[in-house]
Amino acid sequence: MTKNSKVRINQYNPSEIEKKWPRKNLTSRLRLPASRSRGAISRGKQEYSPSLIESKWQSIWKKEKIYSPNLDKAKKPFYNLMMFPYPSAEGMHVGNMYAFTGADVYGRFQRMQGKDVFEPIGLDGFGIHSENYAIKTDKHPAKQAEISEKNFYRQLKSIGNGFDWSRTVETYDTSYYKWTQWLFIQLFRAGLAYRKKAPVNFCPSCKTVLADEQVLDTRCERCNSLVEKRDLEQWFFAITKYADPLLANIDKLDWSEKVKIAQRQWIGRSEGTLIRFKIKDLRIKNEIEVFTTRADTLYGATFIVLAPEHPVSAAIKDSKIRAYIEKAKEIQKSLEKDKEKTGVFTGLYAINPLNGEEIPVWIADYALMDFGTGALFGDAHDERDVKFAKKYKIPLTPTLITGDKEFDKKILSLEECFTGYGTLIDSGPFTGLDSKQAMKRVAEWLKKHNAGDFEATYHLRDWLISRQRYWGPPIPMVYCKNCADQKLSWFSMAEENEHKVSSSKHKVLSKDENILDTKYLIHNTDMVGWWPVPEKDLPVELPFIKDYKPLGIHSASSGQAVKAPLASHPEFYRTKCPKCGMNARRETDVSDTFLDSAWYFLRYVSTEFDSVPFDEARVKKWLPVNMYIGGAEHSVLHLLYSRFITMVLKDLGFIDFEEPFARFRAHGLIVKDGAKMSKSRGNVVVPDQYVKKFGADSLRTYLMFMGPFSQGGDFRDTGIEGTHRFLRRVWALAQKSISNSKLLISNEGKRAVNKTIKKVTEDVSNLSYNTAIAGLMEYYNFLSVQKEVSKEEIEVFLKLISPFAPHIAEELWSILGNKTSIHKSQWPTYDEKYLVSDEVIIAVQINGKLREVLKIKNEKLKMKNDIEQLAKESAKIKKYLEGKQIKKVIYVEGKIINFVIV
RNA sequence: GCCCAGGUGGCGGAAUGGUAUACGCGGUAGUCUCAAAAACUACUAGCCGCAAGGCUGUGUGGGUUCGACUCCCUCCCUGGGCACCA
Repeated sequence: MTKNSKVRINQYNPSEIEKKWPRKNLTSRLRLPASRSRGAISRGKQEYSPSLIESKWQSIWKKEKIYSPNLDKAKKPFYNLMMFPYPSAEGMHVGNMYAFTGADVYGRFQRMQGKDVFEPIGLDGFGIHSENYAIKTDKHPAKQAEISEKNFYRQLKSIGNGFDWSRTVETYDTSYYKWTQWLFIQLFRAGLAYRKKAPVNFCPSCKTVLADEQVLDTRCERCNSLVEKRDLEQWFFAITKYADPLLANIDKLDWSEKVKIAQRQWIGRSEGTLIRFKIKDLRIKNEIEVFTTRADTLYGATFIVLAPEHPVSAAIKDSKIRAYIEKAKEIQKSLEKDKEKTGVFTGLYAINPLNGEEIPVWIADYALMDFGTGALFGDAHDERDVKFAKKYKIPLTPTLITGDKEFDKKILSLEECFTGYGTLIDSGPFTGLDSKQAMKRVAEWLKKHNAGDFEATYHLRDWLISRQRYWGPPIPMVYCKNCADQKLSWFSMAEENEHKVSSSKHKVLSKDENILDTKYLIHNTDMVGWWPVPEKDLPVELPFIKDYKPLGIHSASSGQAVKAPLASHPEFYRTKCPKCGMNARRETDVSDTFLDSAWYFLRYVSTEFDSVPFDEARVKKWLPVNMYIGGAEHSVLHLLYSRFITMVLKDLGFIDFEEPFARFRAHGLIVKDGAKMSKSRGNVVVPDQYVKKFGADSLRTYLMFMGPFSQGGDFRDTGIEGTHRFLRRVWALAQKSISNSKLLISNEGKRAVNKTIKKVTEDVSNLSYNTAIAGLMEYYNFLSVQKEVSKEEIEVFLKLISPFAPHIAEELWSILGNKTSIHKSQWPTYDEKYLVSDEVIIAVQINGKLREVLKIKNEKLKMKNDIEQLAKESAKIKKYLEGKQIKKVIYVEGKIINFVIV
């Protein structure tokens, strides 16, 4: 190669190239018929110009629809999905691009394995995050959505992913949220959507209630404000009904382990015993139910503690106690956890069913209504109980010892509070048992005497679904006062309703098998007066209103309520009752964003269908999703809600699978200078400038090379320069090989190429993209020192790199004379027989320390004696062995020989 | 407090119990150039040594093993999840 051509190949100057190949020129070229436009844009030229080839190939791919599989005819469907983005912020940052690229690499790999890969994209554009952003930019959310959509789709296109752009889904589109509303109605009918008044999380800044999952350490996940506990009537989804199947299925999922652990923890099943304590005072008939995980300490229970909201607490009339209850509720609302616990004696006594002892019933602020039964028994083996008992001079009886005499002395004198498992003492017939046996025996005893049973309780709460905001799907329910006065409800009309919908193909639960449980409907037993909007009237369109901003809490005579923006619009909420035809009122709350995203994967395969939410045949063919990639921050939000909705749809007979995502992998987080990217830190990296300067291929390759995909990495400008240099070298190398079509691959070359295919194939399968790229770099280094590189070698190389750098691979592939896309080509395979080298390197160790490296012909490998002899002949080794006695020789074939000497 | 993940050169990171630091970044020197940039070549864990070579090294301290970044135990630190959970 001449000096001049060398310079020309390596020089990369975008502005120069732009001058040479102005945009106008490019577009005119693109109007050429596909057959002619395929081929090098820089025919005869040798510069690598990302901006030219990337936009060129993106157009051709779109025109040739290589990423739009025929959803009905595909033979090997592979649904490759990444979590769709919130288009709320200023645009996509490299973190988003990282996730999408990682998923896309996998999709491209599968496509080259012969799969019909469906990789859709859309926008999760309804909801608080988008609305908050709109408020910030002082634009109407609908207007802002338009702007964001355009910007996001432009950015997403620029990174060259294999998205099927013919099937986008935007959650704020009427044709989509019509079916989100439909979904709500299905849940309502199944008794899984209900209203109740409950202490809920209220964000004073977002001016709406939030689900438990959206509260992080007492703060709003969106705006970080401290949330407040408020008693409000809200819509809930009874996800707790599915706690057990949601938990059980986790074991069967091929998901990132840490996400599975997080879900198990969030569902938080704890097994224990439910104990019924009779109350001595006959005027109150109630029993008190107590849940415990430590039934072994029941014999030593010396008091009962009720939560301030407990029904028995509520029944107490004494004014002093009432005053305490109100105060305690306030304290609990403040969510302060470290405050000293307070309590008050109710004057009531309960009877310990195990030993018949009368024990006092207290109310205290450390008992929580939303865990277990809202009541607990106090004993000497719980630190909070002991602290409380000491403060109020309640006696304590230790019933567990450890066998360590010194320590037991302290336990018995109440100097130490022992909370572990031990041996029971002073426990009547249970004395002498160990804790685990005792828990079982006690529960059995209680069951036999009708005073309790084994029971599980959960951390999971029902999903609070209503939001007092504007930018979401209006909840498709109508409240009719006339019907309410007559105590009419959808459920009281269940028979009639069942008849009405029996012609539709899904199963409707009869009244008896209704999942609805009165436990959830304490305050509003039959949901009287509430009717779903008839399906034919969907969608309930979100009207365009100017005063869309949240209003927050207002007090009415009936108590506190949060007013939704739509509640100021009679033209929206005034309607006729679908049941009796009288004047009625629409629900003015909208549903949670997470409902929008809990079923979108079903819609992608059905975008052209208007009369159904999702097409049965398509869903059958494409779902569950084969590979789902997204952020670990959705471990217990989106991923749990999607699983729940999918299970419900299965139970209602709409689909025939329970789990939406067969395989899920969480990607890592991209940080900048060691810190999480955030606007406040000012270290958000926007991909556009890098795409412009280095090209999407360089950025993609860099992002995937930075570190393990599951762990994320630290973004640095100098790093991307490295991968850009690499691609330029690849470009130059390919030019070198164009004319070498007849060259045969050497033996050494065969070994290298087979080794590389093996490594890249395995690594990409495992999403170990960083090491796959390292393998490709090594292979490049090997090829670049060869005198000549064959066309075959470079073609394999291009195929292997094509998932990471799809444009340059396609361009060079085309320059090499290929007429069809590299992305539709067959992934290379390797042959084990070429992996064996005829020369092997053996490390020689003395007592485990490396002393010499031997090169040995392969055929000698199997013979330990030969190797040992060879090693002993080495001058270096001789020196070490001289005068020493060899105790042992360890030989690992093809790797190591170790002399153990005295 | 409980549950995960992790701690390796100047930096990002590689290593089925078998040659620790692959690959890349950065750095140093050189080639090319009037010069610079780019590109290319060589070196680049630390210490001692002109060299040959040797010693020390994967957060800490111990253990198992012929051999440990890898397995077991102790402790320390970082990141994440959960937490007034009875």
